[in-house]
Amino acid sequence: MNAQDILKKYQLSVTDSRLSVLQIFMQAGGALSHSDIESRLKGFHDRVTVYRTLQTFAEKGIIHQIPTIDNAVLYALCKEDCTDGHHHDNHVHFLCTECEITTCLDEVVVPVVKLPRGFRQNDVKMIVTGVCKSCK
Amino acid sequence: MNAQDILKKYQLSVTDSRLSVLQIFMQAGGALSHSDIESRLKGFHDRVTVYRTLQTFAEKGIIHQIPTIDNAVLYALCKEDCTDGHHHDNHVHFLCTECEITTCLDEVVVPVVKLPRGFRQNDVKMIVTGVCKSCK
DNA sequence: TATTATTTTGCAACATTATTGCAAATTTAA
DNA sequence: TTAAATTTGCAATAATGTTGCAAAATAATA
Repeated sequence: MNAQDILKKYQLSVTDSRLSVLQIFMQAGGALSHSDIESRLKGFHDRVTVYRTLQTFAEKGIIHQIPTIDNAVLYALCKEDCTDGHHHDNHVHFLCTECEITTCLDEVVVPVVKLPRGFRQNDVKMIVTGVCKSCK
Repeated sequence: MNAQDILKKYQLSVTDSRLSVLQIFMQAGGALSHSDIESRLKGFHDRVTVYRTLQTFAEKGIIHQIPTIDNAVLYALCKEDCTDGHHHDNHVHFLCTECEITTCLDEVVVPVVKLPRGFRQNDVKMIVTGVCKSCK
């Protein structure tokens, strides 16, 4: 599915900046931060537009946020079966300390944990740090 | 162990601001962000001092950082057996969507995951979102 | 205890990151 | 093609984080 179709599927206006951001995600292997995207746009679009685009994409379920230990907010493309507000991104995220690239390990499912009495569980995120395949 | 003893144990000068920050952590049940601490200090110490104090504590292993989905950097007290650079914080973190408090579930150990071939694993973080005991 | 050496603090300045309102431009609907 | 709705970019502002440096506080020494 190309960028334009994805936008239409999620009922979003097809605009230059949205197409660019989406294509950047599709080309990038791993997860991207706001500044990653901004630098790849090479000043073509305003910072504010990027912020708003990312927010819109996240709301629609086109991208999902990845938790990080520092304060970088990372985003990555969701799989096709994500819908508004209901993401299926229960995969493990891997942060390589060598190349510093964060990737979604789609094939590794987050294991189930048993919480103490009284806790109701909603969503689980898991981030593994280490050295990736390409850097080992 | 009181705040002063902890500082001494980690060979840190005992200062006003360090004692205050440490006591704030000891009183707080959950994890705290920089701004949480700043507001609890009620302007008694400079912003910069808080940043440096948190950094020092993290380096020494008095506190550890918690990954978050937004860009808030959260810190929480480590258990007593943490040493410089070698933390034993392999427990699950719980973020309550009601009270927005993040707590360390010390009794819940992060489960082991099997990574694809070629990945070397170092450290695993796990954040569970849901409703906590007090808010249910 | 008094003095010196070391460390820490607070201020100022600055850099980065994020948010909001609003008019102009673009996209979609008619 | 035109009108309505949405999106964009600019400006202004807020929040967050960093660095250098002199003054103050703490620790080490005599």
